[in-house]
Amino acid sequence: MNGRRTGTVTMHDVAARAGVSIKTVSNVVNGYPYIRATTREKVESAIAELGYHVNVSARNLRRGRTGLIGLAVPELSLPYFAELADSVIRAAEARGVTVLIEQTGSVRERELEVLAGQRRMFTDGLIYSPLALGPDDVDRLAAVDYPMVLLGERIFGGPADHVTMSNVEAARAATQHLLDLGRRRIAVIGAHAGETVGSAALRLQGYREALEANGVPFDPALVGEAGLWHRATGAETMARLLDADLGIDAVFGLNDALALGALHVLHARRVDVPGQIAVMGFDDIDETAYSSPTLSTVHPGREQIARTAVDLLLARIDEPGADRPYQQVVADFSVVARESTLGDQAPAEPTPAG
Amino acid sequence: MNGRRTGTVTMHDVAARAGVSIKTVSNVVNGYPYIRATTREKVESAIAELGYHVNVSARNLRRGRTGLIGLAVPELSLPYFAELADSVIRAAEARGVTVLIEQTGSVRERELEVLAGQRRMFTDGLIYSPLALGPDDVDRLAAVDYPMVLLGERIFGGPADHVTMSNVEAARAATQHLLDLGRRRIAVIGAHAGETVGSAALRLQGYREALEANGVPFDPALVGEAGLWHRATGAETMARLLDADLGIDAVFGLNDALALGALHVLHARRVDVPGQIAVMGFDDIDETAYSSPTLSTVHPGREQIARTAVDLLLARIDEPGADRPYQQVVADFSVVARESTLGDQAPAEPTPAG
DNA sequence: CTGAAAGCGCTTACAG
DNA sequence: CTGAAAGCGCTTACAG
Repeated sequence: MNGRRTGTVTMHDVAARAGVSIKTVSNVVNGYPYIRATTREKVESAIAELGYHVNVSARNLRRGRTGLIGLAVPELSLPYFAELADSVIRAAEARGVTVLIEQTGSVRERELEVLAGQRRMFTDGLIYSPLALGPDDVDRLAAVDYPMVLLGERIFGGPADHVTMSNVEAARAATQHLLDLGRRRIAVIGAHAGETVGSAALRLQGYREALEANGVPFDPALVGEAGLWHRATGAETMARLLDADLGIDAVFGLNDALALGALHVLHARRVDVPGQIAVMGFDDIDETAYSSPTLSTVHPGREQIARTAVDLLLARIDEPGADRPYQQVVADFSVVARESTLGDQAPAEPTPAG
Repeated sequence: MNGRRTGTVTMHDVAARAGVSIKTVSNVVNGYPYIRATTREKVESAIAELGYHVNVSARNLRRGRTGLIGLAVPELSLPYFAELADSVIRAAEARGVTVLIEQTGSVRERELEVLAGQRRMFTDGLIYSPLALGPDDVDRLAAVDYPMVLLGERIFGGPADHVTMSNVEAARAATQHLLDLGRRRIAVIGAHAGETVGSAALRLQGYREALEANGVPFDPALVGEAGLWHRATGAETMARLLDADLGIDAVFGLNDALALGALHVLHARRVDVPGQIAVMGFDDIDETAYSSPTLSTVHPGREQIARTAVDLLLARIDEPGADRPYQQVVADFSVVARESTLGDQAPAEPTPAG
């Protein structure tokens, strides 16, 4: 490719210049170890003099590889996915592969298109974060015959490697953090009624487990539904809960956007955070360290998820035929306590770079 | 590529099955018009029966194209760039090309690497948004011999197509909006002392032009420096300005993150927005429609920028040799007035999807 | 440690 | 409207 632009310097030109065969040039370019030092130098000088670059299309054609992996996410406009993409790109870079991002908009039809789409012909495999698919779509996933790693927990036991957050445990720990501060009337924002798979159901389960372990009764009135996990819905739900006058002393937003929306409403109503109501989020997006007050949240191991997903995918790509069992990896998490739960006792944040 | 996975169905197989030559298969696959309907049908059935997919690497090798374009941005973690990437991906999709994102972290060295990097061998061209490069780097850009479109205004008159926001005029309009509301002590957050290129300098210029046009004296004390355009720096600068007791009745954040940081400080100090101080941002990132109060800002024509950049780049790619003059396109903008300047009179936001 | 040669799967003048 | 054939630039057994 791109030969027109660079003047079509090929391995043959380099070989001629260096006085060797193209095989030797190929060996040098690909770091094959057993080459006489003088030969290597000759080749490297020729490469430098001619400004040679390997032609990636030709290499790919020969190797049956592209060196590209796909990443399908709902939207880059959602901070969590923008940051996840950031992490995946970095992890892939460290392993010498490049990432192609596809946006599905959380639309089921588009999420399915990704599986059949032509774009997968560009890539050796796919890291796939569906939000609209459900257990019913397992068959479609089973029909996929190329390397794939699933992110998230919508389709468990599916025929693919799987990397997920520790949703139940992390939510339990987040709730425990609030309980440890003496809070007993802990509202939840972001529940999805009737859902059994997915982050909402799992995080709510963790919340309930923590209450139970501490002998705090579960009050359904404290559970705020919110379909979309955006700031706006977080704000609406928070307002609704406050209006209901439930004696709330803490709020657990099932993601950071919801918690940030709640925070804004609390600010607007002059409710002291955390004095009157402590607030907890989930995801640890960058913004949480900069909000006022800074938001306590769960760090879900985003970098680890990204790294693990890339590694699993590359392993599949490297052994296309292998009958390796499908792996399920759960990332480590940690509770990040900031001002929205600890108040002035919160540890000072590191100054942002610069 | 990927032949192992799909069972290596090639054009030859399709041709044999359909009883035609591979040239004919190629013609059908590529939509060449003059093919007898019956022939086309035979070929299409054969393709369907065999599950044939064109091998992209082979096609690219032959065509000297990859169908991929690069997009180099500072970081996807910064909402403006995440949303820009979103728009570029959509615009490229509409034109049948795929986007490869590179992150430079605003580090000059990495921004230069993008120009020489091996990754450009994957792509037919580059949409490039440098933040750390300056006029001194024009020579490096001139040496680039592949299709490129620059975003932003760090390097004017450089040897490349250029798409930019209407920084001066848009900042003037934003300031005028505040002046029209009767504000006279308008602080600025995000100035870069000594800078002559770049968004900070241009937006500050627009601010000054608006003041002058309205006979309002320019007061350097109202200009708040903020190197990084993040929430945190916006908050710090806002606090500093308030502490100086300057009689401020409005704040113009040179981007939304700065304005949002300022908003948080104003909230915390119980300053009524916009009653006491009106706040204006720049960029119209999604978050501004959801903050409380919602943030008035400048819509900089992000979709238009994305579309124009993709179009200019594809035009260059299509005519590698053409001596077409370098184009400079300035996007349309609009002032989006929301609660942070209009208060309760702000038009209701459309309900977020869902 | 290196060479000569086949072939990856396409597209495209060149004929007809 | 279609076919036979060259060749895009590489990698890799196969020899030596």
